[in-house]
Amino acid sequence: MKIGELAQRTGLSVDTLRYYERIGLLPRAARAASGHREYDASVLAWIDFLGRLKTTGMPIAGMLRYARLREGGPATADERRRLLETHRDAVRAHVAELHACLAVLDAKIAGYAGDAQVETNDDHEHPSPDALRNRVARPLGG
Amino acid sequence: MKIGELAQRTGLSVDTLRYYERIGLLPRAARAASGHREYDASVLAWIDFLGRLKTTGMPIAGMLRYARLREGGPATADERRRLLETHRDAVRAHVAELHACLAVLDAKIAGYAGDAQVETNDDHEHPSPDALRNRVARPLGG
DNA sequence: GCTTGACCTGGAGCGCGCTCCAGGGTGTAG
DNA sequence: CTACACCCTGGAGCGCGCTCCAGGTCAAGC
Repeated sequence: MKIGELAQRTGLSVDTLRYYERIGLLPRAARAASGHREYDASVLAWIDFLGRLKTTGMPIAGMLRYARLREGGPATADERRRLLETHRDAVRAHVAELHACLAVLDAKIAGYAGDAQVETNDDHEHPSPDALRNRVARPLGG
Repeated sequence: MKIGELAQRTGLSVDTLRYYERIGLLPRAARAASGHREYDASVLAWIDFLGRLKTTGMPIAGMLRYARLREGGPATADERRRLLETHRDAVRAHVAELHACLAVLDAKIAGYAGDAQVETNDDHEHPSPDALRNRVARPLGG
């Protein structure tokens, strides 16, 4: 399949696919005589997996590490597993955080629900500084 | 409290706090005679809430909309509620996606677990194009 | 043969969310 | 009176992850 079709199938743009290849996230594609990239269906599974990593917040540098290991063959299996385990743990932690945030959102929304306007929804609670410091601003480690 | 202390308490940098004020995420802080910002403890709750929105993937533009509504007083309560509900739904959807991704990660890791190297871990499954297109690459709507 | 659209390369540009810097004032401990 | 940590402003710079562009080649239909 050509790059346009691959773009359609994956939802990524043609530019993004070429970019991914340039930086090494995708293996160098085979070329037709014309010079056009010709993709094998197997790349779909790989792009699917990359999408999972991306959705779960792994930065490109992390995916790149995984991609390089993968190209290193079976010898790198252990390191790949460790990488994925670390990432999985980070994702789990993030999901837990999201649940906490959802609870806050639900509470806030509930506060707006009553016919009477509740003062507490104008944000005058005082969270513990520690709790705050432990939560604000910090992405997942790839 | 001064900006340095606020930074410590919130985990945000002094620069970020000033930046947030500049763009309107934080209300203009009161100033001491010296010109130094002087914060009231109530700002902690607001920053805490902003942190929740950020953690849940709301872009700054979205927080800004909420912040402006908040400054618009009780009249904007309805719109604020709707904004939060929309966001909450997006977050829930994202959490669901993360669960699906976690399942994939777990499966992959399990594949590495056996003493024998399993071929399927070299990514040669073929996901349905539709499933792929519906998942790859797309942040939360603020 | 001509048109149209998909493809190629290399490199510049962009939006986001900060982060850093220069150049300067403040405040307090020794 | 000095040293040093902290604060101020305006504006430039940065890392990420694309996205777009110029200038050109290739392929399929009329």
